[in-house]
Amino acid sequence: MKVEAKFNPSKEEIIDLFSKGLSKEAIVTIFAHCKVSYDGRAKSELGPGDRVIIIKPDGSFLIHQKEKREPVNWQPPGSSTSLSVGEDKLILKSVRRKPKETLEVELIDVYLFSYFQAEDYETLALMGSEAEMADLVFESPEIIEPGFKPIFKEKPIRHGIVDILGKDKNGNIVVLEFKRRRADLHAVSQLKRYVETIREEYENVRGILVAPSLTSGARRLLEKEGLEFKKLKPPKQEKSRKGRQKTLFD
Amino acid sequence: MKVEAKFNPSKEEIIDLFSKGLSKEAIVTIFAHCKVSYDGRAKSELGPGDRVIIIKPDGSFLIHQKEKREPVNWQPPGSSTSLSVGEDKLILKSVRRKPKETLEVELIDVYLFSYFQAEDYETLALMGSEAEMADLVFESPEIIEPGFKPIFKEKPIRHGIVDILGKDKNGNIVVLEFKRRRADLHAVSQLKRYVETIREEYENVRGILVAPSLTSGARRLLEKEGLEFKKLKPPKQEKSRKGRQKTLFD
DNA sequence: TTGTACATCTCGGGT
DNA sequence: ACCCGAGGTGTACAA
Repeated sequence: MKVEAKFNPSKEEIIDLFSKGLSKEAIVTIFAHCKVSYDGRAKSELGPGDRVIIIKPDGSFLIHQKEKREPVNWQPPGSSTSLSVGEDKLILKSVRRKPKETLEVELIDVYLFSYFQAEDYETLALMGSEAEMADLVFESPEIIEPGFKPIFKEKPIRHGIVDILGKDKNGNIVVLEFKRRRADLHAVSQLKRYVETIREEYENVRGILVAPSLTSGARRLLEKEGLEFKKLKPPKQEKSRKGRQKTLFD
Repeated sequence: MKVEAKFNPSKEEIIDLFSKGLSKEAIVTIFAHCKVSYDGRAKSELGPGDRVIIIKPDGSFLIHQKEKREPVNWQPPGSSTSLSVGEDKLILKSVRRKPKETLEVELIDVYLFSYFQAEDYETLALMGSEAEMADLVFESPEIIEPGFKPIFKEKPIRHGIVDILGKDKNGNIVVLEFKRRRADLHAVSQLKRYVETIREEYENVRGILVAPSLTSGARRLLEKEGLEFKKLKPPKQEKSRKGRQKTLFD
């Protein structure tokens, strides 16, 4: 049986199902009325209410309210979950070491307790990332401008990592910063930091922000700083081979 | 009944439970063997495997594999979910308008179909945010240095929004940028952008990065730029009244 | 709607 | 372990 579930389980049944779910490396899902406390990087309290609780075999712990994409409370992979039975209280506790974080869920009323031994060998294939934009330009540099020659990809410099470093047809050094979506002030600051770093050692350095569009503020700052913009949308196609090639000469 | 669930439901039972769950504004949870396709801001494919699918009454749609805190695929609040029955196929479809995004889940095998009419009137009370650091400094400016006077909070300037703008005991303008966790290169670039913007109009402008610590690279860049660092941890305490006060004179 | 920045961001890659 | 930056980021808030 991949799935086991119990409506309105007794305390003993909860303990049994939790222990079985954990040992079988199943995803444990609980519909419950509960209270939640968290303390770690921050601290939070959540009063009583109905929530969906999910505990994954990798230690991930999610508490979902009935709205929003984000869990209201959580614990990341690697955390350790335990169920402690007090006087008349059932408490789910998830602890993470480094940083030390604790999540405590008081189960006031459990409507459904279930576990699911999920078998899954597939990973997501995603198209349209920033890395694919950079790969595209590395293979077809004329997309940026005639005569552009990319030299380094993901090149570490003193204050950061440049997406693509190359030269234009006049021998100027060119710094490219890619954004898969509309570029904002942050993106311009990032490009500016790279350009200023390269200018510490070289002259004639150009900076080009490559993105599908710009926010109004990004355009203002880009122009003030003498940086450039090249419109390019991320390609939604299966990526070709070699993602690891960092220079033309690998 | 808050919860209804069915093991290995028939096609008809799935249609019935889905429709009931939707109309009751319940959280629908499905344990299933499925395939997933997404197209929108990016594009993705996920081959067959066992996953937990959650559909919330606000339109949020989550597909969780057995690992990681993040859903492998999702749709944000406001999306519309429908179940379409094909020849021998059951397809869950979630559509978002603006940006146009489509998520399709082919339900190959359903192990458990459930819904949960969750009642929840509580919202999270969280302590230790960046905003609380700024509130603390606004109320107790001497934390930064003797004689510091905050003037504006969340002040929009030409290229961004400054956390706190104030003056020191010598009449210099001071820009404060807060980070609730270890500050990195990005944080320094942000502060630098604000300081340079203010310097377009004023002289004697100082910039102070206020955070619990700095990355090595952040410290290098901060020193090179002549910016300052003030160590401060976010307070984990109930916030007092007035969070909306933006200047001393409101 | 757009712009701006935070987040207990998470996650992956590199050193 | 730390550093750095992407993300279909999501989320809140203001203009």
